[in-house]
Amino acid sequence: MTEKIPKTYDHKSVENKLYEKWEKGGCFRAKPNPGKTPYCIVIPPPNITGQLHMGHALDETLQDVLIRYKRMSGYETLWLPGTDHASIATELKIVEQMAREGLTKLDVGREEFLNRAWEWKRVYGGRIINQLKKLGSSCDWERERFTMDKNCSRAVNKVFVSLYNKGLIYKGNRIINWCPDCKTALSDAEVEYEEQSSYLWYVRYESPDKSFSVTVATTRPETILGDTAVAVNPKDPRYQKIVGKTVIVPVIGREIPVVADEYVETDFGTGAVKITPGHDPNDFEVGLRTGAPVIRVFTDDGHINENGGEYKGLTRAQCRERFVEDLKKAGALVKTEPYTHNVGTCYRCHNTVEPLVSDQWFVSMKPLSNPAIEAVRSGSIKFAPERFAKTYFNWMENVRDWCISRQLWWGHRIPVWYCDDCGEVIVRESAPEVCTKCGGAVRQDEDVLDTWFSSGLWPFSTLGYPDKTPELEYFYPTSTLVTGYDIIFFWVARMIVFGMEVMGKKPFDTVFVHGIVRDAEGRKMSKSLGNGIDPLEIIEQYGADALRFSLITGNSAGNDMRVHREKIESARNFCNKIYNAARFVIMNAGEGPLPEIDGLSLDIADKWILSRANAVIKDVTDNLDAFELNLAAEKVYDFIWSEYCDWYIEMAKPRLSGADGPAKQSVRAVLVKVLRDILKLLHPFMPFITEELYSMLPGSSDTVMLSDWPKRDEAFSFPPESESMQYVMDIIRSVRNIRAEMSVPPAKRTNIFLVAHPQYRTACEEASAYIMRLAGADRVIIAEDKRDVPANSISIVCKAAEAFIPFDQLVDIEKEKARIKSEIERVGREIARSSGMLNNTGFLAKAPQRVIEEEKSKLSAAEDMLKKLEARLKELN
RNA sequence: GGGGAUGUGGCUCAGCCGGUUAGAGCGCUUCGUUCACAUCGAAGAGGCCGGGGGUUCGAAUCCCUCCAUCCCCACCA
Repeated sequence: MTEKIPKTYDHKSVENKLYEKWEKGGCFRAKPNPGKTPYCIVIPPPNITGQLHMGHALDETLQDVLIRYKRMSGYETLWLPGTDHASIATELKIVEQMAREGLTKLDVGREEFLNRAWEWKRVYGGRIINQLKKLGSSCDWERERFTMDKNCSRAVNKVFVSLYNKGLIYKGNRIINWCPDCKTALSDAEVEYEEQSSYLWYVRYESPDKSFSVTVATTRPETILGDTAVAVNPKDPRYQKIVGKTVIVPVIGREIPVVADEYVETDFGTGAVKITPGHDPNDFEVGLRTGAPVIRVFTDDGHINENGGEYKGLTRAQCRERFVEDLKKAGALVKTEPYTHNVGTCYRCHNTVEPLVSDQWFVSMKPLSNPAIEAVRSGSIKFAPERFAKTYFNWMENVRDWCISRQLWWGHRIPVWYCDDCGEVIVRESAPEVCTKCGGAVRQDEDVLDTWFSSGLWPFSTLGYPDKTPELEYFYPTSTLVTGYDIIFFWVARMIVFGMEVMGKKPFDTVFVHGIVRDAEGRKMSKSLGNGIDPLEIIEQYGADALRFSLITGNSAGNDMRVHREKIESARNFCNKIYNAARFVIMNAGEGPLPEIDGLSLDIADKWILSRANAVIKDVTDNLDAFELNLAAEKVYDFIWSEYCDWYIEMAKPRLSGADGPAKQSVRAVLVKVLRDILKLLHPFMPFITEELYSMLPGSSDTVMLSDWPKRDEAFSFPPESESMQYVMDIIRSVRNIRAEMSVPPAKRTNIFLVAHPQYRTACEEASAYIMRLAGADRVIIAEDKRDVPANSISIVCKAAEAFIPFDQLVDIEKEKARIKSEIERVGREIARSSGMLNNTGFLAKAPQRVIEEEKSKLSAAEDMLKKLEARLKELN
């Protein structure tokens, strides 16, 4: 039977088999179980492209590690997946699709448009969920819900109305960021600035009687069309005498006042600024203070409107070009300088946004931010790593009002109705039949809400709010939010704000923040660069476990990470290593049940590996609790490869190939027990391979997913034996080292004489078979005394024993002398270092006792070694 | 202008609220395949832990400073 197990791990067949098994077994389902502690994780949504990308794979992997770990640790787990934060992108996508069919939004109408969008989301949402399953996500996707489902809509309306009634939501003409391509307002957070090189144009404004002029600098000459003032600093001596007078806007001919405002800096440009309240946030503020009126000159799609006179209908760029020409002709252009400055762009379509005055809905953030700040400040909500709390404070303390209305169709419609007859504005949770004041017809606000408004309610809207559901009661506040640092402002901050305001409680305990996935050169992965690595291709080629493992290891939380094939390959190799280790154990486990370990006579190697397993269990658990996923994964990796495989399996072989009996039974039992613990520890990181191997182990339950997380067990902790064994391993390493240095052929077996330190004598005796096997000896003789060792021997001084290999079995005396001399030097340096510390009165007085003891024992060991080495050298001479 | 991060062997990164001889993977050198695994094993080379200063018995780790690189926020027309 067992011989049929192939030598190389085949991830594909295992992955295909397992996801089905888990789903059928109900392993993902959240089962109401009041005895357990709830653990609820809030996760970012499937992305809108319908294609799993690396960043998303990272998100999902981290979440899944936590969920699997918590589930095994006895928590009742729940995911809250599946909103769509990308309403602008979704809308753009649908518009694009329709354009290919020769249709526009207006052709199909709102209802048809939304139907198409839903269909699109259903298809792409389903596609990405299937991709996540391939990655090993254990999310219960049946709970999947989207922003616009019925329940979440109720929550959104309720929150909107409640904030409105408190005066925290208002409508007004404010300057907002407008994307002429998406044709919608954007919040400040949705604007990305990028540096562009352009020019600074210096333009002269003459007074009506030409008695004086003032020159201003501008980066946007086309906005001169909307100028309604020129501002100077009130303290600027150059301009004091013209404040209150008027100047003529060149080319246009409009007469505008010269006003004084503190906003103007005297040492930049000419110290005079043109004021365009309709198209600049700062100018808008100046306008409010000085009474300069708003003139809007752009249409919603970025063309010049009727206020632009003869320029009407031009695009912004065309207008700029023509207007500059006209300024030149009019002799108003003083000079032009090259200039680089930051230009705001739409975070979705990356076109230049236009600041303009528009009638929009806003959330007043200041009053809401205080509880949100306090929740983090007090430690009630924790960021991991902590430093992201600073980023959060920095933003939250300087937060400005949030523009929440979007001129899109895909999204949650604002719950406000207007009566055209009497002008009444009705804000309520459900649609009124007629105007509540005059009984006239009502129409709903055309706009939808910023998707982050509804996403911000996610932790409670998905749990049933506004109803007081048992789920809400049980799971809120949720436990952990996992997300990238790039959406702290968009989403995390808003969830905290709404959680505190609406529920009066934080939305989650911990925000676990990760970095961005980059390519091998450290560049952001992007479609335009073509440097993206496709997770699905990686899964296909190397396996989901390898991908997951390489996303978790090799970097620490919150830092950006690079993925490259070599790294994934090494994770794949690790899979193969575990697979083969398990294959070996299974092939050697024999038939029938294995005995309980308690009743067995364990030898020193068994005790060592059991003790080490105990230590690793504790470390890994601690690391996971502290969100140190990389450390946890790396510790399991090291333990499996460098201890379990490289040493313990090797040490197990003699007993396994020996006769049946207690020794064979106990080594089998220990091999299986430790492997079982290993597979459990590794399961959150590598779900597929661990599940497959776990189910093949004798005595395993059906699924590792629902098995109990290993616990440190004092009954299997043997500190003295474990320590001794490690010193024995040092002897083996040293002997191998000497053999390599002396170029002893591997096939050449030697005798090894050991003169053991009394403390480790028993250990050496017990482990002599291992030394023999692993150090290339045909005999290991434990000698009472040096005198029992053949005179012509090479000597290797270790802590537990001095090992001797007879010369005739080796080579060169001179080489040996040189080696001993260099050893003496090395040990001498160690003694100098150690005794230096111990002669330091400060050290003795202030260092902890434990450290001093350790140092003393190190020193005596080193001195002991030195004596032996010197004696040895003398013998050789 | 404000905030944050990073700098450790050839490469990618761990370690960092002080305490063995600074670790890993990849790469490199030498040797080794009937006996779990060549997607492997054994041995090895390779590091003034960015520079300088300070605190301390003791600093890759804490503080200051400088240099270099990167990110976020704000934004002067």
